[in-house]
Amino acid sequence: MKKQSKYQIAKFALELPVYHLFDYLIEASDEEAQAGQRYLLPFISRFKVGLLIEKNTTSKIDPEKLRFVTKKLDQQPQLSSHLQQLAAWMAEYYLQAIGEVYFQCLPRLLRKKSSKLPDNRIKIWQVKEINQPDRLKLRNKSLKQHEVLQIIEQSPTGLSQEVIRKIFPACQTQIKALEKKQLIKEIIIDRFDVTNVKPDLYQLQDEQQQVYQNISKTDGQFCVHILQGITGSGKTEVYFHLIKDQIRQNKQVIYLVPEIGLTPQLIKRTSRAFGDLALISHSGLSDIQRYKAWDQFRLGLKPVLLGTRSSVFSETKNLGLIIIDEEHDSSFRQQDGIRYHARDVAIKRAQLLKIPILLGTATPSLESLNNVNKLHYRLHHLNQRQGGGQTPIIQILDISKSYLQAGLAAELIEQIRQQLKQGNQVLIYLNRRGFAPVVHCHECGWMASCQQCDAKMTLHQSVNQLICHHCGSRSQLFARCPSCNSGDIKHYGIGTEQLELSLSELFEGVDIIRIDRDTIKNKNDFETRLQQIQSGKAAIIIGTQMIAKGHDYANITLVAVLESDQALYSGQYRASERLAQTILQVSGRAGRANKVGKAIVQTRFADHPLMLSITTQDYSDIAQQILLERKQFAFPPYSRVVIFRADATELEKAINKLDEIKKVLQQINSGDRTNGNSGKISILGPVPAIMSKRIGRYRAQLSLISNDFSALRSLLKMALPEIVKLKISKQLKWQVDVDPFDL
DNA sequence: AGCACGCCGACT
DNA sequence: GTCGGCGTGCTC
Repeated sequence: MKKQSKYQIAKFALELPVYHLFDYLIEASDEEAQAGQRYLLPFISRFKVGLLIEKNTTSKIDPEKLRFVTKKLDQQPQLSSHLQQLAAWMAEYYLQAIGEVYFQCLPRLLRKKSSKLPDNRIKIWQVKEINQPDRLKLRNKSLKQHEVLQIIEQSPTGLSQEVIRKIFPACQTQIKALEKKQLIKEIIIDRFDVTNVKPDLYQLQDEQQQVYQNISKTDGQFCVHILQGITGSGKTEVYFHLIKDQIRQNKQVIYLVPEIGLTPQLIKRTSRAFGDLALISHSGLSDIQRYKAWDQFRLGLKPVLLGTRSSVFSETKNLGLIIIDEEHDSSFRQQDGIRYHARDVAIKRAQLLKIPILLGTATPSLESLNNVNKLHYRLHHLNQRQGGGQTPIIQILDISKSYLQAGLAAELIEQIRQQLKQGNQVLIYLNRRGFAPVVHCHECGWMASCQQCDAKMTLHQSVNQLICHHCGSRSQLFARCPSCNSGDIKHYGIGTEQLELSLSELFEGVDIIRIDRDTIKNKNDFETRLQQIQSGKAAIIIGTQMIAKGHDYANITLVAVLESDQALYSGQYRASERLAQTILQVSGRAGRANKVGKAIVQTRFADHPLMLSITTQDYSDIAQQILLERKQFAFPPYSRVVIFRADATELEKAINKLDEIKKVLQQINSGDRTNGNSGKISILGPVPAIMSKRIGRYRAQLSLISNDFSALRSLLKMALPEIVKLKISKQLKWQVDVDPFDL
């Protein structure tokens, strides 16, 4: 029997939603086996790719029952040891299925079992050495070979076959012959050419220079820097100078931006500064293109990688710095599949590699500011606008007693009129698309609500439909009430669609540009609109959160923020942080370049503390105030939260499942008095989630809150294996969410 | 996740 | 009597 031959036991990660590794046998003679290599493994009645995690180990399973690996897929590890460490940390920290976490770190092409991998190494030919007699002999006997040799000789560093082919199309035979004569040799380029790095950068101003120097000081050591710079203060330029320094030292930089931040503008700017030294990982890449970029970065052929969330897992040769722009942005948090926060993963990675990491934003997250308060992170400020522009004035406009026309107070309308008269642009931020958010019957009180969600349907008049913004379901709007047949159907509230219509009547002849998911179907649409705005013609721009970030609009002098009140009393613990961030981000769009800007925030609660403090423009003050509130209520970051979520076709099923989980947790929590855990961890719920019914499924949650994170972790570490063992039906889904975004 | 297995309804 | 529906459970 084959198992009597010499073997060793090895542990493999498989891309499966299970919390353990799988044990297989590999030949003892496979000396080359290394953690990080992929193997093809027999799995039930098929084959799967497995990643070798540990060799020469033992198994709890009877060796007779273990199977031999089928074959090795890689000669070299595909996952470096430090990324293996990072994945192991992630699986444990975020309580996610270990195999899925490991495979998340690999490009899609490497997750599948078949596919030949393109060779990305850059090979160049160099002349070895040649003496005069040989040269004469070559010129006389093989003129073409001599010609090719001369081409190669002209380059100081050597040339790749593709480049030679451009000068001498059919060069392959000559190259072969020259190689045979040992006149030329092929070498593999394993690093970018620093001599060619001449980034086209602007000179830093005093304040930027100071920040840049302070950050540079921590080169080569782990340090988290927060760069709090107001809109237009030139954060990107500071990033670029830091990147340039890394390149000069032959080091690499990962530069992460939020999904919405990876705009053609930023790509152009990065390419202009670093040319083809920068790899850009955008969503349009195919699996093969993505693999190529990944491989080039791993080989160290390019020093800069600009990408979104998932680029945090890029393999590197010599990483020197990680930059995260718009650090507070929620798109760094992956919500589906593996749950993680790219910012926190990046910080962990920087720590493992002992390199600095820079988090830049105008409005740092409260988690980060709390870490500054605790002296874990270093805070740097940029308070001056580049190009002399002034920070916009923020005015709180009390509308509690005002009559609104098209959702705007008379005073706001007047201000818009004035700006338009002066040839300026006005931006109106309204984070609600559609025509009206509420449709109801005046006669019987019927409301248009979604069949599949706990939500009201939004009226979209252009298509004469009611649309649910949560599940996308649509229904026709009838003239008569479906409940009482009355014709007295009314709509309430204002969305961007209605705002556009009303403003076009109010400001006849003025161009109105609406930017929301209904008017922007793709990136191209977005670009066209942005160019339209940048043309500078007087106009009104209406937009949802799509317009809040990272674009330069030179001619906007007035920004109006509508309908921000829901956030003040929403009960969501993060709402005020987000509102403050949004108002400052949006108002930052005003008055760039050489024009003074103003932002007007309409509110019915003008004396709310947040509204009062927002006029001071000082985000730090506002943030410290919100932090104080969080401290009083023991909300994160002053406590840590882990949420178990379940969803099923019936609410009861989801609740029952969470109850079972709760029992396990309680049992372990009360039994574990040795660690003194008992009582330190509150287990709340299970309760139906906010908007419990969504897309036809009912969601519930069970929250664990503690100010002792290590106690929380040890509880979960003990409980999770038991929870996994609980029987579940296929119709029920559950997940764990560590550091959830919303409670 | 995917696939096999198993236990009940409508078909040659 | 069987074909196949999908609900359940396991994978080294």
